[in-house]
Amino acid sequence: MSLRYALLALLRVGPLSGYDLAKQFTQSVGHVWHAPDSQIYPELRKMEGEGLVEAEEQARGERGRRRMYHVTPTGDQAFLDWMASPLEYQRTRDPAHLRAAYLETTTPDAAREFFEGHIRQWQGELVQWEGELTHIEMLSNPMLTRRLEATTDEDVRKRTIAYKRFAYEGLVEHALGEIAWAERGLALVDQLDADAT
Amino acid sequence: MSLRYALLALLRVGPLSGYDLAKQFTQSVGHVWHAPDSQIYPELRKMEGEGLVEAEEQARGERGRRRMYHVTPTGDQAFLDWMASPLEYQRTRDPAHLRAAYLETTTPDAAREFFEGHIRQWQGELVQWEGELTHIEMLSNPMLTRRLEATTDEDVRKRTIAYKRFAYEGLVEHALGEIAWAERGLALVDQLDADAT
DNA sequence: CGGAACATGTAACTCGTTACATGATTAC
DNA sequence: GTAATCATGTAACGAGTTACATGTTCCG
Repeated sequence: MSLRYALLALLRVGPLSGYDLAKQFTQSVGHVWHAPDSQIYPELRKMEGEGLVEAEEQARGERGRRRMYHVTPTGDQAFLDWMASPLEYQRTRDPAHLRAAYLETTTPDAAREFFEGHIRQWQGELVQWEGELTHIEMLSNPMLTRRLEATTDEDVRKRTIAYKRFAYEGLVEHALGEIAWAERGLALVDQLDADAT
Repeated sequence: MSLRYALLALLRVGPLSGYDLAKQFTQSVGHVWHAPDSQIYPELRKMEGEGLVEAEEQARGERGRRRMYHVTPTGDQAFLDWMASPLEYQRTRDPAHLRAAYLETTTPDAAREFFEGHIRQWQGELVQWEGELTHIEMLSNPMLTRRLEATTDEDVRKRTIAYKRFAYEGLVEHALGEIAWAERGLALVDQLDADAT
């Protein structure tokens, strides 16, 4: 249900084609809310049907076409309403901690591989999120600069940057926490393994 | 896809009816991998169809019946294979951090309510997980005690407890991290609000 | 005899995943 | 001309959510 609001957040800055939107998406909000192109196109059509966005079909060369989407006042209001509404949290569904709770059923080596995989996984996320943080600090993210160009109000610009930085800081801390936990996990496997022999 | 392994983990300890399984589930693995009863019953039927579990239909009074499920050797092996296989991570889809990145689009009060809701949410999780940790320490969790009764090997018992404790410690730390982040968020809102006036 | 707990589901729907399908235009 | 990139999707499936549906047995 959040996908459409992620899309609205990007489109509110200015009109984009489905293609451009999908590209921008993976480079910004996609780090927080993943969605493949094959989900974005149908969702845009659905939002169009509900009057949240409108598409202007443009010719591209002889036979090519593209649909430029822009947010309607209804869509704008829907986004603002969502922002002001209580957030719906998903129920916890955490495969890594589920598995961790049953590691006694496998070999020490498999347990080590699990924790090493966990570290790799979160290192990967960390790189993405730290990269985004750098882009935010340096104002080198394309969506962010478009967003900042759209306003002259210095306060709004400041808050825009502050909240984006803050959001990614939270994600970075989470990744660091997972990595630290998994490293302690490796130590635990070693210790239990040593005790057993 | 993890649901069936969560179910197998519980059933491996000993036979249970769908009803008992669902109850045990919410009190143990359900804290890590949520699933409603209406998902558990069909999944058991599906697993039965795939030969991972078998059901023994028992009479209960005159007309009542219940299906006692137990794990087959195939199911046992499937669980062990899963434990030794690389874990499939889900793509990040984090509504809270998505919203946090766009808080400049709403009022300071709505931003505060968001962070307060975030704190409430994770306080709730924290209570669950700290409760589980206490049950683990005190050996007062019914599934855990059944699990421990099933083995006499002191090493296995020790590791069983150690990994469960470790898994829940990780969850508790995550919850504490989210709460700390949201508290800093409240301070940020105040600061930006003060700067703006 | 009435309510709590036991017991097992179905149906409709939304969201997300994976794989596939197709063609146009631009830059070299 | 050919490869990269632009551009837009569909189809089938699996997982999860919400609401509903139904009946039994045990305990006081």
